[in-house]
Amino acid sequence: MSVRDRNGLTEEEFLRQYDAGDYARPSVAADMVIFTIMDSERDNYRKLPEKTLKLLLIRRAGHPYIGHWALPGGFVRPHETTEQAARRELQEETGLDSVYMEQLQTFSEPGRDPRTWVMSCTYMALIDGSAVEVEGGDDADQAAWFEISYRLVREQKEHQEDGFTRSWQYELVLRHEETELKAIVEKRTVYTNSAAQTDYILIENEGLAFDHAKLIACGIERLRGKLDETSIALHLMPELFTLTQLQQVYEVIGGKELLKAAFRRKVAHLVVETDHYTEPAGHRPSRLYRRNWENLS
Amino acid sequence: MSVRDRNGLTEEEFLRQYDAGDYARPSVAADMVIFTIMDSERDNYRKLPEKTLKLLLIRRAGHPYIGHWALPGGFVRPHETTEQAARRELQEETGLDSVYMEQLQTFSEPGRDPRTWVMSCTYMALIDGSAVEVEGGDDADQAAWFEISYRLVREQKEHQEDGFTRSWQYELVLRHEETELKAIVEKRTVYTNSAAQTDYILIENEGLAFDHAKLIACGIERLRGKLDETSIALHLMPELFTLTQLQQVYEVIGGKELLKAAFRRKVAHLVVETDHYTEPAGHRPSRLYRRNWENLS
DNA sequence: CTAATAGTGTCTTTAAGACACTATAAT
DNA sequence: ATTATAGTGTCTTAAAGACACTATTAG
Repeated sequence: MSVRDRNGLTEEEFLRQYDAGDYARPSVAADMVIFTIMDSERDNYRKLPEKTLKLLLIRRAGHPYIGHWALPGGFVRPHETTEQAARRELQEETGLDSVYMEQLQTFSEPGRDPRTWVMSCTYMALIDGSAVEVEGGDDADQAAWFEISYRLVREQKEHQEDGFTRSWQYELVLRHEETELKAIVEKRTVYTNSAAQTDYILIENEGLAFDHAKLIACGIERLRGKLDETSIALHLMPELFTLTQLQQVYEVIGGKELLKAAFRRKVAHLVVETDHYTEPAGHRPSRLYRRNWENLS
Repeated sequence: MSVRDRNGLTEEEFLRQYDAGDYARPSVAADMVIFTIMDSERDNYRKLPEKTLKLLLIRRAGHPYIGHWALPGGFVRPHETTEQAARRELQEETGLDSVYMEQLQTFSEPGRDPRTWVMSCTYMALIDGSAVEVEGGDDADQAAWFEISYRLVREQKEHQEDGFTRSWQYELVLRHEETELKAIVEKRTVYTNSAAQTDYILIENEGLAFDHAKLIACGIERLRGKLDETSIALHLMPELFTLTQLQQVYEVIGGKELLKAAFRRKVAHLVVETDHYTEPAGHRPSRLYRRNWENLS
């Protein structure tokens, strides 16, 4: 193309003389909200283990937020996408490569990192519980799977002259052995005229680094939001699973109990039955299923 | 906090000596996919005008992609969020301030901008057709509303040894007066084991700058995806509207005709009736409604 | 009257909720 | 028999689809 601009330059000439300039640029990090499902210990040999939703966190060994727990993540390097940076981080932290991953949101609040201007392009990853390796090996940054509790603790509506504000406060509690991290995250939507704008605000924060409680809340809400409409939960399942296990996963994410018969009708098209069964254990063995790739969304 | 790191520094000391360093950093732009609904010309005085979905584009006056059409956008400045940058851009381009806006995705393909390393944090904005001002005033960058056509033209499934790939090719056509822009965007999901990864790929591109066809496709899909599950379409409506107009908006976004009775049942809780009616025009006048803020999502 | 849009009534179809029932295993 | 889980049958309820019908205006 040889179109010339108002300075008489062709595109090629323009690019050759182009100076990236002295404009300040942010660092961009790719942070990962990594979920998995694990079994709780069972007290009774014939009872099924309960499922819990877990999140991978890394204990920070250096400033800032030394000793606090943070999402795995790292800076995006030149010549790679945020996606690649996220996958690199995932690989380093979990040893896993082929997992389900999707972009959540980019967080850009100027003061969110005390060091410098850092934006976080956040990804959610889902890994199947059976594939999860143990706690992170290198002593520098200790990794651990935290049990998640996330529940609505306050709902509010405030009237302004030109509209109103709705807010929902959620309590996020993360537990691992003796450690308990706690945060209150508010999701606030301001309605004015035809406009609406939703923000996450950090109300309280104990033990989590940066604004990571917000990113985690964002991940949980995305996971919950997609639970019923898509087949996203299937990515948390191992190769072979029972329908009861799948139902437990839906229940622990959605936060409510489901009816067995209705659940089975609903997921029927997402799974294919196999001829395998669970080992008998004091009750009728259960048929094992696998994902039905044809119908995943 | 006076915890010291392995170099014996407190957080305060660490931050004082912290050097942002020589790591390369990307520029981050906030680009806007701005939709509105407009009426087409009506040929018959008693027929209702049809609705069309439109997108705001700016004609580039300088390199690169001189003469091509691009999404409104600009670089994010220090001490502002990407959101604020997007709103600033929206205000400059449309004069509007309070509109519905939500973050779409961040695009970070290294070569997407030939000048330098630029990521695009993309936002979608919805503005009500009656609020839309004319074509952009300043001669430097000409702005125009393009009529959108977006349709599936090919669906494919490819089998690999360790899984398979599903792809959907969409044809995006944007029209404004004599100008017609055309692109083929492929949405590709690769399934391997329990993993799935979705990407947008630009197959063909005529007249659109950068990778903006991908960002536009992303916006259209978000809008379509939220159409049925949320009340997002209400943000495209003026203060007062008829249920037929609302139905037309749903139809033009969703790309399929709806049944009147069922539609009215479905949106009943999203609107409140008023005592106003449309001006009679050769047929029964229609009751006007407004948004029901109580039930918006 | 016709053409056009507005608005409602109701029967059918489909999906979800509720809940009872049968089946299988180990002790 | 008891405990515990697996799996199905079926009635009820709610929502969506289909389509016909009535209502209102201008010419």
